[in-house]
Amino acid sequence: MLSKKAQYALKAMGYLAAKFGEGPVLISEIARKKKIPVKFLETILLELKEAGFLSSKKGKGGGYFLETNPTKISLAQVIRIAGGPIALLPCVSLNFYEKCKDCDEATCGLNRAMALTRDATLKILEKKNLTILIDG
Amino acid sequence: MLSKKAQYALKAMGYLAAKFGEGPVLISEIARKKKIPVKFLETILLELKEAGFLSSKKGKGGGYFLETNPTKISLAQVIRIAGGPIALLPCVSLNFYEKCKDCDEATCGLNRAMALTRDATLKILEKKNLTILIDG
DNA sequence: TAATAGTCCATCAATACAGTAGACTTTTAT
DNA sequence: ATAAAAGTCTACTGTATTGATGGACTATTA
Repeated sequence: MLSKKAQYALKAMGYLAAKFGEGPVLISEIARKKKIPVKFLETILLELKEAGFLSSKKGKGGGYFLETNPTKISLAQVIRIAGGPIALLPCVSLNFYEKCKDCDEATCGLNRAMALTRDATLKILEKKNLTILIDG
Repeated sequence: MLSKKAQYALKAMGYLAAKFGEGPVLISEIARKKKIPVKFLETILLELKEAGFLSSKKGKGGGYFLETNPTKISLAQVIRIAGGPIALLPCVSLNFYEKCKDCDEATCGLNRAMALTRDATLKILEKKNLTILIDG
């Protein structure tokens, strides 16, 4: 299951993708339209900005906006920032790898099985970009 | 991420699959070999039994065992019992569906995207059976 | 210089997860 | 019969994560 944080991140990015090229969008507008708690959204957008996926402008007329074309950002990238691992086990995660404490990866059947599903999921999430998130 | 419970369930089922046809296996043996806390494993095996995937025998010489051929049980079935939803969002879950409170599924871009990954994941997890979990 | 809007820090409540304890029941071997 | 073995059942507990909030601070613009 995706965390709320990851869901909100994806929804917010979808909203900004729909408004790509139209200048800064208020946090409060995104929050209202996508039904996301404002303060929670603040922290999420900030993280996405620090990760380089968003830009922001302070002061009047400010807000958040995409600088990159939405087709260039994959769902996998957003999920990794906001929601952590995509793989079903740490020992098969590419970006959040952790060694299994109690089993040998070379012989572990579970490891092999989960590596397969990771590949299948990533194939989708890395191919699909933000434009698929635009409502309608 | 899979919960520990789901991981343990899969590992235990893999162990029992390897011993298919050899009669009852002690909880304590599974726990020792697969490094699973005994009492935790008890509850997991009980749930799997209640779901119809395992049988047990009490008393001396008792234990847990598969009655069904391990090729007949998919990873998806085990995960659903022990770990809940496989889909990344409740609103695209087949077995644990919950309606989104704040968005319309017909127009929600996120819903569409997650339905795609659900299909990709299920295609793997429903095809692979317990034999893939046998170590070696 | 006042209003606007993002930034940052600290904290909190609820929930779920992981694991533990112990009494009880069934079965088998002697 | 009876003792030992082994699964069943109920209840509880600590901890970490998640989701969310409040408030002070800084930058920008009109």
